[in-house]
Amino acid sequence: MDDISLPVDGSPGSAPRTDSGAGPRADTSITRVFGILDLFTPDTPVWTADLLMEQLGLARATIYRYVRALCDAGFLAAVSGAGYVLGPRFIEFDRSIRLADPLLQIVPPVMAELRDVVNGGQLLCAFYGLRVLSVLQDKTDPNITMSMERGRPFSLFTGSPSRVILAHLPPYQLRNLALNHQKEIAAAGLGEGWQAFRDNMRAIRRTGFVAASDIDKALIGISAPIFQAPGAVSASLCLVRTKENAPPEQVAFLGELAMKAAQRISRELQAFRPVRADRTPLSAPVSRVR
Amino acid sequence: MDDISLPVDGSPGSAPRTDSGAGPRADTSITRVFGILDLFTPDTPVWTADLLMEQLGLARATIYRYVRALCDAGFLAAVSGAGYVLGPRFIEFDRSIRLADPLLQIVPPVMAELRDVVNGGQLLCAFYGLRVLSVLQDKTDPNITMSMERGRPFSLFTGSPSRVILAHLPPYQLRNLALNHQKEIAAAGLGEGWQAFRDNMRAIRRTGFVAASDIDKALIGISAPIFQAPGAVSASLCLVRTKENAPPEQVAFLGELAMKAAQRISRELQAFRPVRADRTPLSAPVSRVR
DNA sequence: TGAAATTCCTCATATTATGAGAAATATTTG
DNA sequence: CAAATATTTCTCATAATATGAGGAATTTCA
Repeated sequence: MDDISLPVDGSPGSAPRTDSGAGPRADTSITRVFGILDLFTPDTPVWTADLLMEQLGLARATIYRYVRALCDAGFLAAVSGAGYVLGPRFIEFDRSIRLADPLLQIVPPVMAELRDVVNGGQLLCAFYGLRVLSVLQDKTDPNITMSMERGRPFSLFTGSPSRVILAHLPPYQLRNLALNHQKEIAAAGLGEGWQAFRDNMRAIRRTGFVAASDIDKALIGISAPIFQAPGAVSASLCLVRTKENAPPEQVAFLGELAMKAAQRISRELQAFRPVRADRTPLSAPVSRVR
Repeated sequence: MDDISLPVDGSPGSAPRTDSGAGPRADTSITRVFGILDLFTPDTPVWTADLLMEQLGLARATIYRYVRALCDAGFLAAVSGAGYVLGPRFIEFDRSIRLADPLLQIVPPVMAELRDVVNGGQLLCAFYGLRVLSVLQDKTDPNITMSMERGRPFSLFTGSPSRVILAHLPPYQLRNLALNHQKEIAAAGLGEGWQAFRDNMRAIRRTGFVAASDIDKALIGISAPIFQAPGAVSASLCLVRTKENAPPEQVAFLGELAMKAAQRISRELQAFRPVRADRTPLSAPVSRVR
């Protein structure tokens, strides 16, 4: 449960796949257009039409058609002379998501209350299908959680925030994951095969929280699940301390603390807006694993 | 110069058009896929396949093909039962943009220094083609700049941050704008026709800053231009105060303050990474107006 | 575990995306 | 401000592939 895994920072790579047995996706024009965006990374934030032609092996006219569509939609922006960069739409959509997310209204005051007791850092992570994302961080110790700011992605199988979410997924989703991601699950030390995996997850549910050091080995994260509806995990609260500052009894204490706070957040979340009768979740709904 | 304009918050609407004389864009499959994303607003954050079919008038299979492509790319995420929400990719891309933006490393300490003197709020706005976006805010007075957080869009013609950028665009870009956006320019009180517009912009450049109250009438914003390269505006720094707290001589003082700070930021920005010899801007480049 | 919903697949047809080169703009320089 | 250069868009014939309908396979929830 305390294995060694690389901190997955899968920004540039290709899109997350459903991987539900089938092979790679078809190569449609939409796929190709999205593929262009994948090229724009912090390391190579500017691309010219010529570079894109070369990189993607497409005709000039095609590249310009794609780039134009992306610019019109605000996903790219043209820059002086030649070249394109990621456009304003991403910044706007992130704001739109923040505005619609009740967790970002509920959690900050809770984090503020816990701040002194935790004496480290706090993280709010949201569940998005096959990955988990940091969506809010509260820093006390400036040495801690440097790279955990909003948008930092985590594998669904690595790190305490992910694992505690994983453990509380519905049984059939767990089964699908066990089938389709056997290797990753084994590599993360979560069990070889469905039986072991299921038992490990059950053990986590019994405990109610997860403590792990598998992202940053100098730190320990203690995470509890947040439920958008009874039985439906959608996020987790993670308390962070330096490992040397967290002896076993402190870990147990922080676990209780995280669980209490997460339960409170869950209650407020479920009361935030009355769930509509017709089963359509209104906000911050639970992502499915495909 | 102190006219009445609505605070433009154009998030949900359609994509920004180049509008360079031509009519509306072609209706390609890529356009339609992007159109789906436009439906996901803070007011209607969850859409089911059936609702999308009804709204867009497309066949079931087509909707599912589109939705799948968007989910695979992380732009949508499936939620419990049925329904889709905006996906994690927007949050990740915003982070990616933040990581690559030297302004976000340079400006915070400058804002911290100014904080006490300004005694109000501060805004860093970035230029993206036809629009300007808040990308960083520093709040002192909690009553001020409530809705100016990162991602808040502004029209290129409204508000002091936009106008001071506008005024410093290259001459041919100003001319294009005067041709293609005559009505908006007139409506914003920036002049009827090219001559008047050009003169107004020249006057702003002479002054070096813009003071205006056209976004929130209770506030006054005082903005100075930030240059990514000599002669190439890419952003603006805006100092905000309540109007009653800003008599004329204070406005002049804040104008000087904003200009000095913006010049300092520009210097640091241009020194941040040596501009490459081949004219390809490396980071935070200047958007073109199309 | 079984019933009800959601999602995906198959296939024939019609639509439209593609590439090459020329024309039109935009941008920089004198 | 005008000429020179680089960038972007357009046109059109052809090949490719997106679309819709219904049935099959999943997923979801009781």
